[in-house]
Amino acid sequence: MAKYRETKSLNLPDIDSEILAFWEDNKVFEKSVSERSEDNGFVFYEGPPSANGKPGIHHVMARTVKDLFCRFHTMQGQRVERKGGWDTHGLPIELSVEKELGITKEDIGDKITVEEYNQACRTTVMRFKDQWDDITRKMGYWVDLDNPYITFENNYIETVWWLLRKLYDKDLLYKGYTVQPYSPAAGTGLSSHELNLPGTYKDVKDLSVTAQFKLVRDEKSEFLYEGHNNDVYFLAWTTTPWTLPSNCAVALGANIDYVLIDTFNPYTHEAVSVILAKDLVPKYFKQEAAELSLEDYKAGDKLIPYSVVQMHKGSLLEGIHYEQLMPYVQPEEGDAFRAILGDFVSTEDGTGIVHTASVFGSDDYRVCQANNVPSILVKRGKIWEPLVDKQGRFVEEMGEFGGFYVREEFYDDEIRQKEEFESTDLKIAVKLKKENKAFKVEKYVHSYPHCWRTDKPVLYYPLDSWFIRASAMRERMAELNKSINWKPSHTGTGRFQVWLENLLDWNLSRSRFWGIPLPIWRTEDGSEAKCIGSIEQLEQEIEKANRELGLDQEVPSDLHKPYIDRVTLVSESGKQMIREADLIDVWFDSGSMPYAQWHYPFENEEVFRNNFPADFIAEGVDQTRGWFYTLHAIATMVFDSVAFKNVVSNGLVLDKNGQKMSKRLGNAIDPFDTINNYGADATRWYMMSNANPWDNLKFDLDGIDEVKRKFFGTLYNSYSFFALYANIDGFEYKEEKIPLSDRSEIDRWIISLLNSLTKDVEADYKDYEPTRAARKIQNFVESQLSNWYVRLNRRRFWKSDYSSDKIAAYQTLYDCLLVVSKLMAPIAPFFADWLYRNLNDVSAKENHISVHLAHFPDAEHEYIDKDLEQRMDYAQRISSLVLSLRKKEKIRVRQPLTKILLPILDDKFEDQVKAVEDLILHEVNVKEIEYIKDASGIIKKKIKPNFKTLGKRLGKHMKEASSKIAGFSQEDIAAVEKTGAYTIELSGESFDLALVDFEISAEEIPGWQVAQDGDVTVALDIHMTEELKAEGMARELINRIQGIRRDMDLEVTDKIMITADRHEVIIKAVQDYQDYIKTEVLAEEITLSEDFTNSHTVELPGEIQLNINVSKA
RNA sequence: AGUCUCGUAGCUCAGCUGGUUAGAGCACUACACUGAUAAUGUAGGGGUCGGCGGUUCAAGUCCGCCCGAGACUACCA
Repeated sequence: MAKYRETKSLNLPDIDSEILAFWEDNKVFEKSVSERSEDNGFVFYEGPPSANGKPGIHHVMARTVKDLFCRFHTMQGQRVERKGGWDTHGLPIELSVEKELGITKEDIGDKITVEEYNQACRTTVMRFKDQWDDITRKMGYWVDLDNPYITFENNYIETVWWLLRKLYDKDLLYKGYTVQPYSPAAGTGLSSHELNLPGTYKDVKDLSVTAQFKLVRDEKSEFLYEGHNNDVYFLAWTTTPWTLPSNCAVALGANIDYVLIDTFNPYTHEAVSVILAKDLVPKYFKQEAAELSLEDYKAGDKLIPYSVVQMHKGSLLEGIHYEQLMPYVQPEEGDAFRAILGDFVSTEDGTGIVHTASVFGSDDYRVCQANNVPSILVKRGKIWEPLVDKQGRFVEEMGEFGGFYVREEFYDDEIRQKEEFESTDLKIAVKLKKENKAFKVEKYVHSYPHCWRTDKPVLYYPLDSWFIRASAMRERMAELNKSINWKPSHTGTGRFQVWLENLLDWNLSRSRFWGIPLPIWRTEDGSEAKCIGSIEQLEQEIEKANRELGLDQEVPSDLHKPYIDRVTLVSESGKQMIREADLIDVWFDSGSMPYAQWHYPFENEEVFRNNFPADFIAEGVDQTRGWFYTLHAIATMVFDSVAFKNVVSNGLVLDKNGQKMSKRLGNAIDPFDTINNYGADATRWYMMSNANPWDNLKFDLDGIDEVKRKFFGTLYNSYSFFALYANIDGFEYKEEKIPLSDRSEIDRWIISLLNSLTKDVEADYKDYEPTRAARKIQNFVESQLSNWYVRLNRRRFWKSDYSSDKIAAYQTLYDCLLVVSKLMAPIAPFFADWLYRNLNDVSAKENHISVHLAHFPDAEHEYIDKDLEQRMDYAQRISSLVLSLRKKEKIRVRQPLTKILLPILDDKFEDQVKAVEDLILHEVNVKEIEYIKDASGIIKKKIKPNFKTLGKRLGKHMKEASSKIAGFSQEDIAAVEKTGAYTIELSGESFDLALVDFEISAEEIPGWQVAQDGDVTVALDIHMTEELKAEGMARELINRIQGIRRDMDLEVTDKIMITADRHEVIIKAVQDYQDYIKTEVLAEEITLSEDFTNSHTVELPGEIQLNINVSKA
């Protein structure tokens, strides 16, 4: 006979390894995919991790989310392929290689060849792959790592090239200037990542200049000359005076109020009229100076008088021209030196007018582009360059400033320390002062980014980059996003949507070594270009170039640098073309995975069609502008489609105090230790049940322990209990299913709850709400199944005969456990499978070797009986109330009592309680329930207004009504109940109220102590009789004898013989309840005697010592 | 700096479209149970629902401001 497995105790890590081996031996994962039909797919995309870093506990979190929905949909009968992937490019890899080799970027090409460097990257990329494989396996994350996509492989790169070519053909790829952080000292652009390294932002003391930009007097500006005879100037503030020669516009806020002020220049003392934001006037002028007369001013006066002449909105000043401040270099063509409007302008500091140098600020650049303001550039051969060269020096066109470093930090320390040293900023300030162009010059401390490698300040500098014209697809992206289901929704509707609506072009270029090369070749003058979209095309182009240029090249076997750089192509007009030196942003790599993972369109056309777009993806919120965006952008631009339909963005995993985990703080949790100690399931369950995945999780190992004890412990106990008795009785579920109608109330109740649970949990999983699902399952197991169903039904399982009632109990509990195993399987795959297999191996009712191959249960709606659920709720609450009354009266539960008094206010309540009466009586050890009908007149009632119905109708009269109703007498209440109507007078108005407008409950039964819980009120009859006392004593005896049995280590089925003292307190109990006691403790005989050798002494209530002897029969 | 999220018992979290003694689990205390026992039950203490103001007959729930935490974005004249 098959036996349900019984184990000594719950050991989750052991279950992990057992189930893991089982899955591997039986290829359960593979089967879970292959057994599902290809026409019914659920598409999941794996966001590739980089195996260059070690897996952390947050990866367990992210992957639990991914895994559970894939498992759920598998159980729903869908085919869920999970192709794994590895992200292999990018700066972190370069940095780790450099660290390892002890080199810097400058050494590349010098101490080490690009070839060697890239080889080192390639080998280091998978450094922690073993650890990743290990955590993947141990945490139970099912993903296909046998055929992963790898972003550095040629096939992958080819698809990326194909995508780029598509963009190129749609005119979405262009080369242009962008202003980026640039380190002249290191000679390289910096990524935002590099700029966010710790310590890069430092406080520096810079010279700030408020410059006077002299207006051009024409019809546009004429109104500003009314009421005074001065020249008019815009005042604009800068902390980087060296950018002033490159000024090409000033920016104003459309809704900011600007004033025109008559005053004097503090350095030249000339009379001037200046424009600045009204809010910032106090920063430049002293209040008391406003009183002074302008006429009385003498050069050198401390207080400079001023007078506000006009006030205008910024929008009115738009388009007004001014004279170039430092006319060294003029723009080639276009409309420069005018006031434009910018949304970034504030009145926080400065003048509310922003000096704009298009080439040295990204906001500046953007606003100038938008307003068609030309930049100040010089021509070098055929190339335009800014007034500062790549070393950080002014160009020679800058006259007396030519050759000067724009930031003093770029000079050698020796030079800087000399006394006569003057910074370039200072020299500029002095010049402006002399020319009546500076209104204020002062030192200013602010935080400024520095290059993390050289420690020198960064410049914002225009660099030639390739861009994706994402802004052109802005609206379409925003529109498509609306069809995506985001979890949580605010990430999608808020953060992501807003970001899309303000989308800028995507800077694709990276001047690095290890990444996908941009497949664009251009002629030297940039007039002709070719974008390569496939290896085949490259081959043809190479052949053509070989032919026309007389070369002997081949397609490189590796598409990376430096090999690809050696390829020269030929243009249509026969000119030589070389590859644009840049690599592409690694984010483009990962955003290409829906296509590149299948090497589409070069292979797997059909597979791709079936796997695009994804039904579901999940990553951390930090990917919103990362992977989520690049997937969305590429899909929109190339396929006019979303890339994913549902997305879960999970939050951070913090330590238990809410601190970020870091190696430095030593508070990082090791995922391997955690899983080894607590098991994967407890860890996964804890993560899913404790907080929504999108909320940050304060990770506390004690929490996992609690989950283990409370949830898994309880479930394990329930199973063990089942297994213990089912094995004794040989229950193998071979009998016909006992129809529900033949089962007891409590069986039907738990089955009803089970089906309600199934329905809810399925909906939660479908809705990507794992936390709700987990909490519901947990509540069912802990509060309903274990604490109520199993506890109340224990007797049915150990009663000796194998009756149909007993079989019903087994079937019921079995079904509950089996369904729970399925419901929990997505989150806790190991324990669920262990439980499922333990059950199914014996019953063989289902034809699956694993729960993960089984079908997610369908809720049987006809088994759901809400009335039944409600009456069991009554039973639980009434029992609880009775127990609390016993407690108050200090009467132990073993002491039987005669009756419970239960006020009945409506017939349905009575019927409901009657149906569960036996359960209650048994649970609280009372003989009967006396239903006290309303008519008896002994129930005292309480009445309250129904705020919900009345509030809307009565409005402000509600308070008055409330106090009036509270003052109702018992007669008033009775009248309301009888007639079902009441007319109430409130401040002279009268309202007709109906029965639904009141809430009536039983408050007390005079003469009895009552307990109340919401609408249920209970009283307990505690009168004692000799009969009851004897019965109570019988139970005490049974209890003590059971204890002795346990002490003697008897088997549950062993029979015994009992001898006890002929003590007066037990005589009646033993006489009257002899049979009862015998049955309960499996005694063949009970003898009372004065003379025997006792084996035990027990204590009975009343501090009575009783000698007793128990022996095996 | 901006945007978003969050702030409920010592801790982790519920609290539906506003409706009148604010809930659960853990922890703590006491008691009970003891054929699920390294389990279980019952009871109890503990909260100005971050602060202030507003809307409303009624606000933990809606609105505004402030404080605090976090994330993202930006780095600014």
